[in-house]
Amino acid sequence: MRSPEELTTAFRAAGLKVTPQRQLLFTLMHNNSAHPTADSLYAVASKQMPGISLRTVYQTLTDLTEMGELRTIEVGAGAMRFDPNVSDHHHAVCDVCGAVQDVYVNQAPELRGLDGFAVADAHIVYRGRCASCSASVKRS
Amino acid sequence: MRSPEELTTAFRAAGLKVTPQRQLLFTLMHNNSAHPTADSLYAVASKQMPGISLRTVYQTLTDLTEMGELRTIEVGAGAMRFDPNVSDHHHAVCDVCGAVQDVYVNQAPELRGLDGFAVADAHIVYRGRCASCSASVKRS
DNA sequence: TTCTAATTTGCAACGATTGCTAATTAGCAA
DNA sequence: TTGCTAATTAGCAATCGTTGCAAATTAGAA
Ligand SMILES: [Mn+2]
Ligand SMILES: [Mn+2]
Ligand SMILES: [Zn+2]
Ligand SMILES: [Zn+2]
Repeated sequence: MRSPEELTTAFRAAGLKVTPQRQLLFTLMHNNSAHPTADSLYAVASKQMPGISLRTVYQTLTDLTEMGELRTIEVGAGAMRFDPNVSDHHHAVCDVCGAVQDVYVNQAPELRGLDGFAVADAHIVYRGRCASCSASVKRS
Repeated sequence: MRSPEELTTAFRAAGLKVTPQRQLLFTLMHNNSAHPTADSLYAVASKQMPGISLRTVYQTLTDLTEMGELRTIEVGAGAMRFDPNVSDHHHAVCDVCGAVQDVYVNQAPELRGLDGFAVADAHIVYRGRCASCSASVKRS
């Protein structure tokens, strides 16, 4: 996702308005590696802008996704997550704390059973324990 | 997933009753490679047993999953799918018709960015066009 | 056949998301 | 600077998939 400044220009160029709500969300998502849900982002945004609506958070995240600035990821159960990192990558979800981190694969694996299926996209979700949760287990 | 006969024995051994509803669902899921949702299974079950409730379908699928006879899979959006194939495998989802087919990977890919994350499980969802939908495109 | 714990059913409630609309406002033009 | 208006916001209802709950039913043991 581009910087808040670049997005401001891009929005205006597309005939969209740059509102205080949108500016706040631009800055909250820029370089955000937490893979937040709409609701968790709303919680953070509400602290800085009391009264912002969850509906607006959803709307802006959808707009940014349609513009290709964000990608959405589903990690099994729970709400949709939004990712400003639109490069080709995968995700690891901690079963203990729920944290989501980026994972890159070096070479695509060899497949069996494809049987004529034309693959356009692949997304891997790894599950396990993140580094800090693994450390907690050793300590206890 | 085991055969309806074996499941009958297993259920009784676990102190669970074998009802007509459960027997029907055992046979509908046995060797079922369609990866049905609860709702699509309910539609099929209703034809053979009018009056069966969606709630019972959910309940029985949950029971079978907890017993390890089924696994659940999430393929991005839409409802949960149930799979009697509990072997280690992945899925390809057709973006045109929604069909889900099994995919096996020969060797796990090399990962970057894991950074201490202890992987317990991986699930790959491929998206694209299934063989028959690819054929339709060529024809048109 | 009787008894009772397990099951089924229907419906309410839930969490995540989207549709709708009245009120507000960004940004352009005068 | 002011006025105009299309875009946006906020609030709330509605939707979808799923689960909680409780009354009625029933499998299967005694
Ligand atoms: Mn990511
Ligand atoms: Mn499968
Ligand atoms: Zn963790
Ligand atoms: Zn298809």
